[in-house]
Parts: sequence; C-alpha cells; structure tokens
Amino acid sequence: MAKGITKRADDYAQWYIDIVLKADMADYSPVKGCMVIKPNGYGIWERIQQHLDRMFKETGHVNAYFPVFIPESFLKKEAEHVKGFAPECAVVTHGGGKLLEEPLVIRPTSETIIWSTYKNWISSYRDLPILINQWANVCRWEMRTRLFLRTTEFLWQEGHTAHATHEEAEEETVRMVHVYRRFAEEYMAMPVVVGRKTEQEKFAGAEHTYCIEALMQDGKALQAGTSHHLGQNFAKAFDVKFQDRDKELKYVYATSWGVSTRLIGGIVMTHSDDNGLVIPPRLAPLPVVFVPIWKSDAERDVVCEKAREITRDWDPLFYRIDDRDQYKPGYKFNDWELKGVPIRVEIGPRDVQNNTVVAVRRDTGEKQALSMDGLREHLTRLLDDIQNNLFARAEQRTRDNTHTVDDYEEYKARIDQGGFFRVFLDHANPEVEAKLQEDTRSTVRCIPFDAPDEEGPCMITGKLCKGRVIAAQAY
RNA sequence: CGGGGCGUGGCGCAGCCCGGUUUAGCGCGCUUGGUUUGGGACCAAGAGGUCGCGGGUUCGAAUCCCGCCGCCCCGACCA
Repeated sequence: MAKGITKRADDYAQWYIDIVLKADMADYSPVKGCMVIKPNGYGIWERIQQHLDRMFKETGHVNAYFPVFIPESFLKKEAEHVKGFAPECAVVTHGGGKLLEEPLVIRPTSETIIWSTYKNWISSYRDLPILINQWANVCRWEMRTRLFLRTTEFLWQEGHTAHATHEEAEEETVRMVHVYRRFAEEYMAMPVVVGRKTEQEKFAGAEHTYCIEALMQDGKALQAGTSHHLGQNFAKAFDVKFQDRDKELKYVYATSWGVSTRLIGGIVMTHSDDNGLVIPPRLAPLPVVFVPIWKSDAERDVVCEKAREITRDWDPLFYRIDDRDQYKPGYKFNDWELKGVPIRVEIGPRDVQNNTVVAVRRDTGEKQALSMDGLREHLTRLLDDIQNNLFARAEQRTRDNTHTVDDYEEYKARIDQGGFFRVFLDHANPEVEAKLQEDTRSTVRCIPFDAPDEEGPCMITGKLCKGRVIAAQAY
C-alpha cells in the first residue's frame, strides 16, 4: 500500500491533496492560493495543450496573445461582467515605483482587452469571423483555493471569436462545447454531461453558457469546460460594429470558451486510486517505464543493454528506462504507480533468457508476460485497452451515480451521498435555485442537451417544468 | 469572511503545559564507503537549524506574556 496517501474512503479531500503532492504534480508556493506546477503535473498540461490545440486548429482557430494587464476601466464597460469579476480581481496600482494614473487589472479573463482590440480589427463583414484562441494565465482572487481545482493564478486557454450573425455565433458556441466533450471523453477518458447553464450560473456577460460537467469519484460534480454565447454584449460595450452586405452598420456577435488546469484535477479525481495517480494513456507524458532488475553488476549490464536494444527504434517520448542504481525494484514499482505511468515493464535476467518481459498495467494492476518481439505494438494495444477501460469504468460509475428523483424530501436525504440528480426544477425562477442551494448546498449543474422530452412538477414549487435538469453538489 | 490547525535543518514531526542536562532531538531525505537489488534494503561514518517576526518578563526563553505576520484545512462565493 502506498505510503503516506490517505485512503479515499477515509477522507477524499485529503486523498486528493496527497495525490497531487506525492505524485509530485504541484506544490504550494509562498503566496496564498498559488501553486508551483511541477514537471509531473505540467507534463500532463502540455499533453492537454497539444491535443486541444490541434482540435482548435482543425476547427479553424488560430492562436494569438493579448496582454495580462487590463486597464481597470475596461472591466467596467460591460455591466454584468464587472459585477461578476470585479470582486475577484488583482489590481496593480504601482509601476516603476510610481502610482499609476489608472490601475491595471491582472486579467481574470480577456473579453474586455480582446474586444477593445477587435474594435480596431473589424469594420466590414469581410473581416469576420475572427477565430482566435490564446493560451494564457489568469488571476482570480478566490476566497477558497484548492490545488488545480481553484488557484489564484491558473493556466487556461480562452477562445474569443467574432461573428456577423447570431446564428453563426451560436454554431460556434455549440461546436466548441462539443470539442470539449470529445476531448474530455476521448483523451481524458472522463464522461461528461453536455448542457446549458441556468441564468444564475451562466458567465457574467453572456447571453447563455454551455458546459461540460463531470462526476468525480466522491460524487461531486466538476465543471470541466464552458462555452459562452456573448451575443452583442461586448460589441456594444466596446462599440465594435461592422458594415454588412446590406450596407447596414451592425454590432458583432461574440463567443468565448475555455478550459483550465482544473482539468488536471478532474483527471486525478476521475481515475486515481489509493496507490496514487492514474493518468489516461493519451495524456500521459510518459506512457511506459522500464524497470530493469538485476542482482550483480554483470546482470545489470546485460539487462539494461537488452532494454536499450528492444527500444532502440522507439520514440524517446514513449518510454523511459529507469536504471537508477540507488533504488531497488520494489521502490521503483511503487514510485511509478504513485506517479501514474500507465504501463510498467519489468525486465530481469529470467526475462532476458525467455525473450519476454512482464508488463503491468496501472489501471488494474494486472501483470502479463509479453514477448520481446513486437513489444512496441503490444504495448500500444495495451495502452488503448487501458484508455478504453478507464473511460468505461468512469462511465459506469457516472451511470451508477446518476439518480432520477421527483420528491424534494428524498432529494434532500440523498444529495449528501453525491451523484448527479435528474430532477424537475423551475430554474427560470432565481429564488428556486437559491433555495436549492441554501437547503442542500447543491446547484443546477446544467440543463442537458440530451434530456428526454419529459414534463413534470418542480420538486420545490410544484410548477410544471419541461425537461429535467442535472443537479449536484459541485467543486 | 467565519471555524479549525500549523509555523523548529530540504521534508514530516517531537520538545513548549511545568523556563536551566538540550551542545535543540527523532524519522525520511542528502553525502561518502561497503553489502544489497523480481513489490518501498541494510550497516557504518558524515553534512545540514536566525526554533515565523517584533517587543516584553527573567541571571537565563524554542518553552512564559503581549503584538504582528504567514500558510494550510473545513464551510459560504467561484474555472
């Protein structure tokens, strides 16, 4: 059993912290709420970036970069936006030892700086659409922080697009939430519910917000990605108009969408176990680690040489041979399990004789002897297997923990056990959602796209509602 | 912002109540040498500390008193 990791069953929150720290993904920094992302964590982020960036580009987007500093007045130009973000902004008041004429906000999100720029870029319908993404850091002065899930500064990507019509912006908003869904499921092996946020939960400044929501092992929901249709709100705030084919001057339609390093927290809480981190193979910075085993120096040379020989033509990013001398094999086994490497390959003197290796998969712990011939192909298939198994496992768990409830008393009794709850709720009425939150610390996570066509009474007010929403306690 | 916890070598902690035998200790880690190596090795010798900061009490403070600062965790708010 892993040393120093709290068991999930004992204290899930502490387990999560233990995993992040002990798997060497991140560490606390001198500043409250900030963290150092260490190579083992950052490597996962790099893989996330790699795949997402490709998906963004495949859907026509290009990358750009906007400044981290935003004049304070910019934030104030969109009424809802400032209301939502002002309280959590970090503000720079001095520069070069002098008081600044206008304070600079460290971006909590970039709509304002970007739309102030788009104003200069857009004058004709021919300038549209603009499909830009940026990889950046942002800063939100949150009361309560948690490693990866909510830190004062975090890394993310934010797409900011400009369109001539509402329909086109809507298409984009939907397209991107589905890009996120696909990424979550195919790469993170994390099943999600796709849907729309309620009026209360939508982005500050958005017309509406789509999102993906995932269910963690402890039954709490994690908002994993959002895609906002901003309507003409920011175009109006920054006076961004274009002349259309019909010669009319019109405001531009906007979308924005983002995912953050929070996804790493999602990976931890979806797949990992009491032995440590479990990384889905497609996001693993290191998919395969070789642990050579020897007794004598002579054996050591033979075994390590064999390992090098087998892997001679392999992609160096695919594997590593752990020939560290100061640790025994048992230590290495535990160490790599803790760090979540999907496959460990043990190779010892016996294996060299038999022309075999022992492959151990991280998801199940299952060991199998594999021939050295065609090993690369075997391992690739095994990685696919692991990826699929992780998804299937998570999907099963999400299914098992998705409940349909109609009675509010029953809901109140069961909500603390966690899970997605499919309920009728009059979310158009803000008071209903407020009461739900007050009574149960749960919220409407989303109004699912694929909700069956049902009708029923709101479990709180009894008012007839169309379609069930997903409610849950959330991170 | 409420509640709790904690600040002592790199990390985790003990010592504090009851001031002085403590030259501030233990485990891990680190360095050197040797033996080990198929599920977290062992022996030996070493290196490493302004006890969060500032006052005060005292012959004497990690320890008592006052003040301050910081971080973490749990809740309310949020990606």
